[in-house]
Amino acid sequence: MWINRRTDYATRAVLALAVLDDGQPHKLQELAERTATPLTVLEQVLPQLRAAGIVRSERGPAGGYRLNHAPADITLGRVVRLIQGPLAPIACATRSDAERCPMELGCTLQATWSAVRDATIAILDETTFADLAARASGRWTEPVPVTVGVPDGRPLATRA
Amino acid sequence: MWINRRTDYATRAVLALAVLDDGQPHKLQELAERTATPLTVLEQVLPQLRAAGIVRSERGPAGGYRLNHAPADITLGRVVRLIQGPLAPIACATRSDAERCPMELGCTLQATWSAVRDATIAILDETTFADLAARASGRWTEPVPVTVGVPDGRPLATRA
DNA sequence: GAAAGGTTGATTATTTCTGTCGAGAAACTA
DNA sequence: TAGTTTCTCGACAGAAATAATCAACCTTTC
Repeated sequence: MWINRRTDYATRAVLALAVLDDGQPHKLQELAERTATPLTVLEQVLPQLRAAGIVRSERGPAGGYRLNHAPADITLGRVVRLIQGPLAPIACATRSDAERCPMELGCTLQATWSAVRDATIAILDETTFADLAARASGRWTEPVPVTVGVPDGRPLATRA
Repeated sequence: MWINRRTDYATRAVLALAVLDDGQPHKLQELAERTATPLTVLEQVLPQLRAAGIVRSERGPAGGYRLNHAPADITLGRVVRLIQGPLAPIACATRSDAERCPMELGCTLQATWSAVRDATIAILDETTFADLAARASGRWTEPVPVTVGVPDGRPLATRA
């Protein structure tokens, strides 16, 4: 239970933008509704995604947000790391800046925490929003199998 | 960074008991020193481990704690779950009581969160304190290599 | 009965999480 | 130009989780 709410919202918002990946910008209001997120939270999160170059924004009427790259070029790991921070389960197992374990004579738990970290990273960094959007556009209502296949497709058709 | 301090302390304490697995009870004081944990915190955590049947205690002089099972029968996952709760990264991906995703038409992110959960569980539930103690008793002073597998060679993570 | 050591529950300070608000800046429209 | 729409930015407040400590109590041994 370590993915926080903001990260959840952020990933949903990007997913929504990936599913709606037409050339059009989409308003915060619309994203808030589609992702069941408080508007005021998206007002904080989207600028963060923008600063990281994941989305692009336009102001004024007919403004809104759109993805700044092809969905296939945006990994889930990137978004999670952005909002949440390092993916290691514990400070002594981050890839950089690993904190030294203060336990007597060093701690062998670290290897296991690192294995968890690596497994997590492997999944999150190989899952792109193209994958996610492809699964979503089929039947949003059905539970989705865990396969990570990338259909030839590119931007998905707009589904109002 | 989701393993909290108490879980860290608890796993270290159990590891210490596994390494010192003679027939003798070990005092909180000793465990606190070996694991670099505040004594007052162990005073809270060890009773919790005891209530779960992981360790056993004896009172009075010459009292202390010892493991209640063979180290090979205690998995890391069990201890982590006990102190930390479910291993799923997000509420909508717990194995039981999964929370319904409020996103429009359901959410395909859930499959990925579940994959992370499964990979985590696979590692944590297959790592026993016998494995950890074996690594520890070899060379405590050296940093431990980050292998994605357990000493006895069983395959671990779901992803290659 | 005294000392050592585990047991229990209350308590406090700190940090993180989550969501809200208000004032402002850019872009379009009339 | 005036006004509307939409994104932008920073401050803030309540709630919850963390982390650590303390005091008082029970058990066992000597």
